[in-house]
Amino acid sequence: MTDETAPTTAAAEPPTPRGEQTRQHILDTAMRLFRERGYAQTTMRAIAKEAGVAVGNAYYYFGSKEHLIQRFYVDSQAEHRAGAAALLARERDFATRLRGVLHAGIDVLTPSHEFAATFFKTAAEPTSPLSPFSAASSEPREAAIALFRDVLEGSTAKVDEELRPELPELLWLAYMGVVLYWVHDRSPGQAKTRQLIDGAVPLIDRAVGLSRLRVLRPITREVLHLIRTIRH
Amino acid sequence: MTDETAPTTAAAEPPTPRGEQTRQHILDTAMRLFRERGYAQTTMRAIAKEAGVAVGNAYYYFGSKEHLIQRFYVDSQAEHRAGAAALLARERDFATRLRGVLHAGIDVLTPSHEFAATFFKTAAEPTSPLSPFSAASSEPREAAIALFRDVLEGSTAKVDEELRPELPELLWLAYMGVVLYWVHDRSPGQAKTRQLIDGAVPLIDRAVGLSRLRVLRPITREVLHLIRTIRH
DNA sequence: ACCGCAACCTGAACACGTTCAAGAAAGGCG
DNA sequence: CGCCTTTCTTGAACGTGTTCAGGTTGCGGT
Repeated sequence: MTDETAPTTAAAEPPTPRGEQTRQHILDTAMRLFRERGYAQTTMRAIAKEAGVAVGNAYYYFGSKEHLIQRFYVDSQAEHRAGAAALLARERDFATRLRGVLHAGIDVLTPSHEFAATFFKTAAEPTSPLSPFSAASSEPREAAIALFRDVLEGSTAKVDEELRPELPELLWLAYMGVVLYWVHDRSPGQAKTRQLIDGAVPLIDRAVGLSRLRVLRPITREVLHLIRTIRH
Repeated sequence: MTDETAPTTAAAEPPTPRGEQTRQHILDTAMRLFRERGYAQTTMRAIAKEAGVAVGNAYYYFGSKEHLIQRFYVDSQAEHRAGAAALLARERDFATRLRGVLHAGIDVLTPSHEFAATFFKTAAEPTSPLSPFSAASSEPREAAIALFRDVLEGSTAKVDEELRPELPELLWLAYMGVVLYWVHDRSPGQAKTRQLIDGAVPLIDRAVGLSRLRVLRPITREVLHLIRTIRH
């Protein structure tokens, strides 16, 4: 992790790809241009020229222009976690933690609103490797879900024991909904998205609390059964 | 509606555009090719050639390739309504009506699953006129919401009076969620989507019924307030 | 030192969506 | 009928993402 000169001990290690430096350089250049000019306005020729390589070389490392933004997921996810860390270390109340994490996510995304909006359309395509539901992006997705697991497990919330293991994924799904709204949100500073978060969190909090009530148990079970059924 | 030769009486009528026939011919050709070969595989040159016009002529009538699929919305919406008509005339139970309408919607979409999946990505882009939330497609959206208003008003369901006027839009939103799931659904015959409908409808039905309970009134109010806030 | 092979790199060429300057057809008006 | 304006039509040309036949480079084996 600290240096790559030593082959260490493992045998199945990727055999030190020669062009890793080139790969990273192209990626960095692309991300910079995307942020500077926007995704659609950045041509592959411009990326190649700016990075000092041939166009074809970019395609040697990345199957398509879309693949150049997968890094966006990873970076955003890491920033999200970092941005929420202080709050998660401090607060114990479930609603407060959830609210903070949702706001932190939008905080991270905000500088890239235009950029993000443009490429979210490609993410929505089922066949795209960029879809948050696709197998190709399962790693950042799992990381994102883990963040919401942290929200729950570090809190004092009392949750139905059957619901508890499923809840992080549900919270992540809710977050995806917030992001979807945010992408379409044209209000100044995406203020409406902030209102959505502030309004939805207490409702989620209450619903989670109610899940333990004996009278609502059948409904909880029904919801859980539905979730398990439709999950691929 | 039956003939277009007579100028009838109205004055503000669109002054009989000359190329309406050409426009329709291009549209029909495009839709046919989309269904035959898929959206991405159908080139504008192929559409123009097949329709017997120059490629530039297609752009005279339609601003872009995407605009050629707006018809898909309208047609699907009409088919959906027609497909649900018999059930809506027969049944009075809210859950039965809702379930039938949701299934009818998927029935209509099913033959175009691959095609629909391909173009839903463009619909997801906020700036696209094809977005179901955009102003450009407000007409088919309103028609779709009206269908769910019919579901509610023709039923014997007892609903909180404050919730009632908002419910059709919420049901449409739920339908959009079902469609989103359906687009990503790779199970044989999209069977999972059918399970989602069958599982979600009873839950919606119960939630709607509970909205009238005095103890839940504050929550109902809160939900309604949130909806009104975040609606553009 | 040399060979062979895989990894890496090149840029012209291709197919596509889209634009545009130019023209043809149709309608109104004297 | 002749003229003008609006509507419609054309196809070459542009910029884009992507491909590919062919080069170059580095490295292990002899």
